Formats: sequence, C-alpha cells, structure tokens
Amino acid sequence: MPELPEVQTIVTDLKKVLPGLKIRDIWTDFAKMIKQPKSFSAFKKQLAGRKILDVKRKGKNILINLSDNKTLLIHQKMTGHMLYGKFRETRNKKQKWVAAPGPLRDDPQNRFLHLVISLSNGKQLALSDVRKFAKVLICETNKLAELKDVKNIGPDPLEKSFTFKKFREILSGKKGGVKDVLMKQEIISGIGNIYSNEILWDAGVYPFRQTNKLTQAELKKIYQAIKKVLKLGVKLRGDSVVDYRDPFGRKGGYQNFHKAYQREGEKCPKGDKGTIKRIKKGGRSTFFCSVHQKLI
DNA sequence: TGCAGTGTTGCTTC
DNA sequence: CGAAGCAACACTGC
Repeated sequence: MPELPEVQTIVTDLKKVLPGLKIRDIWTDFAKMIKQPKSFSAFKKQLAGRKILDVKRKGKNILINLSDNKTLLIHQKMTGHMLYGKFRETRNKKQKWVAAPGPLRDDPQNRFLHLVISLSNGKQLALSDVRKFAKVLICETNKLAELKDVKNIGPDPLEKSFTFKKFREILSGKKGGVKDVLMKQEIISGIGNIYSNEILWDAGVYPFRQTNKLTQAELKKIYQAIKKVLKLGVKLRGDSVVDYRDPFGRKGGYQNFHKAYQREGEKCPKGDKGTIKRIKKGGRSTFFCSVHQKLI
C-alpha cells in the first residue's frame, strides 16, 4: 500500500506527536511480524521505557528513533497502516483493542490491530494490517546503516541531491522494463505500483520500454514526472484508492487525481483519443494510454 | 459461491 | 545471473 507519499505523510504526522513520549507497554497478537529480536519478550524488553526521539523515513520504511541507541523500523508492506490515538483493551476475542469514538473506531480499515504500543500520554501507536504482511524490527541506531533494509536502498527521489544527472547515472545500463526498474527499491526508493503508473503516464513513456534504450528526452520527462507526481502525492497526503489511512484514520486525496491507475477502458484524460489499457504481469497490473504512451 | 484482484517484498525456479 | 512466478494473508467485488 503505502508508497513514498503515504509513508511521508505518516512520518510527518507522527513526528508532530511522538517525540518526547515514552513507551510504556507493547501488545501483539501476531508475533510473526517481529523479525528482530526473535522473541516477543525480548522485543518488548528493548522497547519498554525508551523515549521516542525522532521519526524518519527511509524509502518505504518508517524509522522511530529511540533513546539508548535503539531504532524501531516498520515496513507496512501492502495493507499496514500506523495509527495514533486513544485505544483501550477489550475482552472481545475478535477485536482485542478498540479506539475511542471517531475515525479510528468507525472506519473498518482501522480495526485490524496487530501491534499496539502504549505511550506515556495515555495514547497508543498501533499497527493495523489486514493481510499481515507488515514487518517490524529493532536495530541499534548506530548500526542502522549496516541494516539490509536501509543499506540496500536507492536514493530518495524527493531529496535535493536527486538531480537529473544522478537519475541518469543510476538508470544507466539497467535492463528490464522502465516501470519495473522504477519500482526496484535498490535502484530508486519509494515508488510502487500506483505512482509508477502515474509517473509514466505523465512522462508519456510506454511502461515496458527497455530502460537502456530510453532517449535523453524520455529520461528527462520521466525525471520531471517523478518529482511532480510524488510531490503532488505528498501534498494530497497520499492515495487512499484502497485502504490507506493516515495516523488519525483519515484518507488521502490522490485517488481523485489518477490519470491511468485503475482506469482501464476509460478515455485518456490527456484528450488524445487514447484509451487506458491494462496489462497484467507478475500478478500486478500496469495501466497506460494506448496513444501517448505507445511503444516506440 | 468461487475466484480474480489488491498497494510489497523476497524466495524459489527456470 | 536475470527474469518470472509465487508465497506470505485476508478481504472485497463481480
């Protein structure tokens, strides 16, 4: 689910409320999501009593920086989302935690709580995740750079240092379709299926075009589209076409601005008489305009 | 009712 | 080695 704009929205929001709070208690009903340390009791021990210092993003990972050289890393994968608010424990076997009245309680998307971190202000930071693909781990902060999840991740496309020159460099000699390459986190971080479709629609490039055959003009257009599309995504606080919610349970707005994603059969919004086509490959869909993104 | 489809990643297979 | 398929899981909608 969450790609760069969604994770950025979450991190920006959490950064406003979490720093300064202490972790009091941790609950889970799905210890399998905890990758490090191996046991839930060790995980709990490493978190309890620590103070939250900062919240950051690395690609699609959320990094919660804690006192005593600890960092909590969360990757939400497909359907995970981080929620912040007032929750209480119940005796209901199906719904073990319930939020105070409001969007966190009323929206069904926010009810699949599998990790709940109780904080010193009486509120909770919770991970809701229907499909249970999300993962969390604890790492020593000063060893974060050596962690695979951090080390093997390409440059961030919204950083100032992500110049056209750099973009050209990281793509040079890369094989495979350009859409697949844009989604490879070790090459460039933060782009997933929704935004890659939207970026290539905007750039006017056929998604399966071989990366090493792209012209300078096409590279430039893709580069500009990456910045444009992701910035708009951040501005609109993410894309809730399916189940994304911000930490307060609210939807983002980008789903109202899709040009290609999930618009199969519709006329291309460019007004070029094209139709949005869909091609399924490797279990996921690619959407593009049959006219202005034609195969060159 | 049953099955295709869903934002991710990483392992297996060819 | 690279590309493709599929598994992890649960739910929705046709």
